[in-house]
Amino acid sequence: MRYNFNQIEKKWQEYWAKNQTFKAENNSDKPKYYVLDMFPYPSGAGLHVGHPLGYIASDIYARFKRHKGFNVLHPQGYDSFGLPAEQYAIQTGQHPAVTTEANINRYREQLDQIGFSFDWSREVRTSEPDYYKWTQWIFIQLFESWYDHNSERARPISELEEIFAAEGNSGVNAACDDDVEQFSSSQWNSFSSEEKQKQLLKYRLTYLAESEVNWCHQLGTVLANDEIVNGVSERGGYPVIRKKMTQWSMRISAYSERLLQGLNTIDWTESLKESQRNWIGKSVGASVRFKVKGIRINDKDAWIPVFTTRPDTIYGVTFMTLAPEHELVEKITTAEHKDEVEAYVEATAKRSERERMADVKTISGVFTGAYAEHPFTKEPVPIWIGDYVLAGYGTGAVMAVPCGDQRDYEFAKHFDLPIRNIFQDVDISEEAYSGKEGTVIANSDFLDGLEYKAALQKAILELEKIGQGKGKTNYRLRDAVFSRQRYWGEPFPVYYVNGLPQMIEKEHLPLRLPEVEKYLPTETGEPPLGNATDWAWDKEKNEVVENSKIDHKTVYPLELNTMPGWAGSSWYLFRYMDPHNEEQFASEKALQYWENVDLYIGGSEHATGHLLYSRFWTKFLTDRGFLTVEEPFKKLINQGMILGTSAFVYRLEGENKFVSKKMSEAHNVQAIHADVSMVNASDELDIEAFKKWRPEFADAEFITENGQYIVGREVEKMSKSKYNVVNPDDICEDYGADTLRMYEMFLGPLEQAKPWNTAGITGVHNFLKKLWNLYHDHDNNFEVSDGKASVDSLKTLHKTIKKVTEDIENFSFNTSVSTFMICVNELSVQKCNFREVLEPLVVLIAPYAPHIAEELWQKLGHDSSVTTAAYPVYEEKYLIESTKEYPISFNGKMRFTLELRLDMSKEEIEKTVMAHEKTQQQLNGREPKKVIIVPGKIVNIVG
RNA sequence: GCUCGGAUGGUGGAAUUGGUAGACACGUUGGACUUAAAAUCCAAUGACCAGCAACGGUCGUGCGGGUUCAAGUCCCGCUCCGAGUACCA
Repeated sequence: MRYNFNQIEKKWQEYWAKNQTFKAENNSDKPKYYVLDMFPYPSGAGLHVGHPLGYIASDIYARFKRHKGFNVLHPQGYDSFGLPAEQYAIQTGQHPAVTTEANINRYREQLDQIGFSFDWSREVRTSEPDYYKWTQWIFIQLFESWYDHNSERARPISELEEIFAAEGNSGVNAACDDDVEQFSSSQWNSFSSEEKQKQLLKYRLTYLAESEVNWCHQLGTVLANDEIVNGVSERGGYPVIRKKMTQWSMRISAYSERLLQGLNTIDWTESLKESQRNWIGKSVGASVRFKVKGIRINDKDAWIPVFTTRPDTIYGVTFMTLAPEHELVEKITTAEHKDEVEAYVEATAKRSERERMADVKTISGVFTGAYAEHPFTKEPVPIWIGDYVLAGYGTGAVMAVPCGDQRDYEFAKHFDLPIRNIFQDVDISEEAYSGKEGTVIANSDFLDGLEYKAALQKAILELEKIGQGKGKTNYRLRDAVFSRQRYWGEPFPVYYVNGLPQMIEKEHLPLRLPEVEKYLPTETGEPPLGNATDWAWDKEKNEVVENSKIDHKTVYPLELNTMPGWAGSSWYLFRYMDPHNEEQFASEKALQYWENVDLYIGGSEHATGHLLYSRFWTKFLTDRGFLTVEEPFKKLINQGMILGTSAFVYRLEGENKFVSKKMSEAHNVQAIHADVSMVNASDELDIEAFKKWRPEFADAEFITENGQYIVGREVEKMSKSKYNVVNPDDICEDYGADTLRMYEMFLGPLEQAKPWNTAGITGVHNFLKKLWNLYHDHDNNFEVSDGKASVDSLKTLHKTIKKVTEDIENFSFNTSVSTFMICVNELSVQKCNFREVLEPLVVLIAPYAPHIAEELWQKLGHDSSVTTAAYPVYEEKYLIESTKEYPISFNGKMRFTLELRLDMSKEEIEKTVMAHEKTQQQLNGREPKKVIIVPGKIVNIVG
């Protein structure tokens, strides 16, 4: 073998590991550059070819930056808490830590094979106590903070206590629960310690609140939407209902405006920013409260608060709709409607939120029998409940204006409720009218004749006068539920005294995850940590002790929930800066040097989850003085998903007989996924392998076409359950990591989703062989000449430098692979073996194919790694052209080309072109109406 | 449903600011080398029409319109596919 990639790659991977080639320094004179991949979850299926796509791209960029003289931080680690390991533990009884460790080792092996330039000395794992110690510490900081809207930042809770003690809470403009009651300083000072704690909990950035969850009674646990299929649990197929539970929440909504504004300061794609903007969902309007007629709760009038973006349409209100789970529903429903309402509420609890949002076709709802009072006309407004109103959305109630909102319109039509037209000269007999600009309000008393904007202002003013509303900005962004009823997550550093949460002090962290017998919820429906026998906190000894010692005097119960997957991943980028620090999550010095991530690469599926939460935590930590940056990720690129090409076999309904693809349409068949490894490139199934694959197929019969069983193909997400996973190991073995790296880039634009297909891999492999041959003679002896390269070769080189540099900067790696191919093809034809050209070429290709580059670099006589070799500089002088092949078009259609000097004037060009024999032939005697000449580009003759 | 993407030969894709559509690869076909095969190299390859050949012609970037001397690219209206949709990570 001339190009012995297996040997070369092994050699250099060992060299890099031994010499710690990619270790980043926290002390350096070089400018810093931080390149990060989104945190991988080490799944049991190992790495498939989709995972490395982004890693290869970021690795190319990291290596490029090293050539450009930067001190590059390019770390890797594992987001190692998570549901799949826990599921596996439930099924097999194996400790999630054991399977996680095994998965990580497998990941590492696979990653090492591909030749990434990670600084492994900085590896972190979220499930390690020395890591989650700091996740717990951040949680405590959030608990010890409140958000001050006057200064727009988080402040220590102790400062809030001082304010309360001095002046009560009336002057405080804080992000807090809706139900805070006003108290004076003297009232505060007279509160018991417990009462004070209860009040403070309403202000803390992490707090306990009732929130809605998907509860599965049979499994005794809360389920992710992901775990629910067609309204029942994926595991077992049990019913799932919406239920309220007390949970830890994160007051991310306090940061809505800053999360929105911050988007303007970062270099992310516009589409991703737009997703976040929509997720945050800022809308400006008014809050309005409607009095419920004849209902008093605790001797006070009952009110329904609503948020509307169109207070100008207040006179169009003809009914109200509450979410079925709205707290008032029970209290206002009249005896007459009780049964109907209860049945509806129960039915709604069975539907998922997503289902309710997606389903706009079925209109349902029931009347409560209660009426609200219109704030101005004082007319009765019937109160309905309907599942199109979501409890967690705004106030969970809407003032329905059927003439102006299509959903309200359809609801009104369906239930025969009145529709009152309040728009001048607008026909609403067919549908609602939601236009704003130019709309004139009518039938609305004091708003009559006013245009939209003026009416809006006037309506808010009048609502304020009667104390039933005010201008308000609303955000769709909801506080994030932070509790999980799981085992395999960070324990909360929390114990309870009289039901009130207390934080464990920093010096006693980490609070380690306890051992449990089984990973399922307890028989009484408590989370898995409820199975632990040693899960109580001794406040005096400051240690975890047996549950039996709980006396509520010095020993207290610990929190049984764990933190969600996004806890550890919201701040990991900072831990990489100083991963072994035992005193701080990272030193000030390291944080100041590395600041934040310069380039972040990962999938767009994180657009509104991880990427919003980590922005939130970063802002919070900065507010509290622990960080100096407002944003975690300066530039972000989304890599597209690599899809799998699934294979299907067709089983005749009710038989163990399979028909080939062609016959499948004529029969009643069931399509079954077959493992893609049993199918060749011509879609032919290896029948013997298939029979052995699963016992149920051992006796299967096959009806073939021309002796072959042909499978059906379909492009789907690459997944273990679809048997379409292709892993990179075989490719590294057969073609080498450099080929894999370049091939994955060659597949297409980084950001685009694309199906995996190894068909073209030989093209890339051949290219590397040709590259190798440039540096070697027929007998594979290294041979590079020190002579003078031809003008053509220098032109080829500099053209390549220019294009490849531009491509890297634009993250257009697929086109740079093509450029390298063209370059090597040209140099091969030119028979160029001059050092002057071949040495810069090695550096140019090193980020893409680092192993072959190192080998050739060494052969060129260098005794250190190519990693920090200076990047070649493009010189324009080699590319100056004096002529251009002009396309000559007639009526926009290119007919022929003509080589012309580039320094010709428009007139000269026209003269030459018109005089040309082919032009006359094309015109065939016609006189052109117009001749368009764009010098250096095109000539178009019209007429 | 809502939000954000995408659609170009047999296949993956290229086309910088509206200026030669299909670069570069794969595949296919033919040829060279070889006893043969593999490997390697050379040539052709969007579809259709015409022709002995040379020179050509028509259509063509998901669909329907529009703007322009010129549209894959810009505008309007659709179709289909993918991602996210708040407890998968």
